[in-house]
Amino acid sequence: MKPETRQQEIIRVAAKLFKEKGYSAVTMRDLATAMNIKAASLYNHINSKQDILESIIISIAEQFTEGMSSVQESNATCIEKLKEIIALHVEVSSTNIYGMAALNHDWMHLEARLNYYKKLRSDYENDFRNILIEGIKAGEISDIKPDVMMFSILTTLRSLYLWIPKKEDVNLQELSSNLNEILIKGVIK
Amino acid sequence: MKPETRQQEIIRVAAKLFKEKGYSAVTMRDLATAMNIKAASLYNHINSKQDILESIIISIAEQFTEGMSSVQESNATCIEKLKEIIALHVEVSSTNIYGMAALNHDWMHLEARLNYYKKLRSDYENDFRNILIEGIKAGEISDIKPDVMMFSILTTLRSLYLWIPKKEDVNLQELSSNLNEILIKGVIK
DNA sequence: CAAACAAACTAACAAGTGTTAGTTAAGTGT
DNA sequence: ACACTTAACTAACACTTGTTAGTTTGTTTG
Repeated sequence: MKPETRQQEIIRVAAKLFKEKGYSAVTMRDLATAMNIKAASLYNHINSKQDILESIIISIAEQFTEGMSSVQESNATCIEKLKEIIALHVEVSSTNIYGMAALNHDWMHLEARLNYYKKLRSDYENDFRNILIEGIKAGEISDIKPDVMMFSILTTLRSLYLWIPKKEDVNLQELSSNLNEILIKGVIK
Repeated sequence: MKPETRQQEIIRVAAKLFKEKGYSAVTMRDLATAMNIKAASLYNHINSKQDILESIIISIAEQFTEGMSSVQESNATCIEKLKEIIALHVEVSSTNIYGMAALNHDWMHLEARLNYYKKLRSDYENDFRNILIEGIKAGEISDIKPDVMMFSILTTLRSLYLWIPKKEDVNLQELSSNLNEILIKGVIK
């Protein structure tokens, strides 16, 4: 439990501001004010505004990539794999609510690492789709267009950050199992 | 079929730019360039950047409010009402893809009409939730937390704009019925 | 033809943008 | 006592922002 560095603190506060107003609408002076320092002082800790965005988005995207890898390695049924993916999203989203907002809203403002992010995302979606297709072949999953299924499930999961903070009383275990019910039962044959 | 006014044209092009980069990142000079005129010339047709955003978002929000009203007036079953809501979202989203993006991404940049927008949205959500609650009472719908169900369905529907344009071959009738399958079957008891 | 309108233009503004340079002051380890 | 690090500061930069004022030009209408 080593304490947060000043840099990590800035990135965390920036993510919070990005969630409220979006990357473009947050100025370095806004961020500095939130940190109780002057804008120029930020540059002792970070290289640029763009760097902050990269730190936030790329680290989360890589968490999802790693999570998907370990889902694929398991030789569970496709339905089980879907449940693992749901748990992955609940886990990552709940520990990084502000970051998820930045990822969803502001990925298009990435510059140098935009293509890298896009690749991670499309690989993730391909893996997801393949799980569904396998499930259809195996007769586990309804024979509906996999793209529509994936879209429906994935947009719900990607938007969890909008929702998790609202109700303090929702425990994550329960949320996960409710989502399993709602999302999976619509997919099981 | 009266032709589009210059003002409507500007608002339409603005919505497209807002979808790509977000309200804050689109400058009046960007918009002017896209219209092949100079930034100052825009002001012959519109009052302010903020006015453009209002036009886009409020008109869509009111379409949803009206749609929800007519769903409520019908005395169909709750499941039928849900299907009507799905059709409403497919209809509104497909005829106003760029506007839906602005609504989802940039509503927080509304100024004078922010509270009005928020009221429309929360009224809509309350009506939606009440349909689910009635359905649970009537035994039509699974007894899962209505908020989680609503969140899951509504985020999928709100994100349709991300998806509709991608596949030219998806016809809207078919999309609607696929969504009925996926979203409803997860809710029906 | 004259008046009115639509739609563009140039020039300019005050405020705000991300960022750099150079400096200061308070701890920390040797 | 010494140099090093951390973390703040002031001042300034070149550029971009939304917007206004005033003007010009072509088209429509009485």
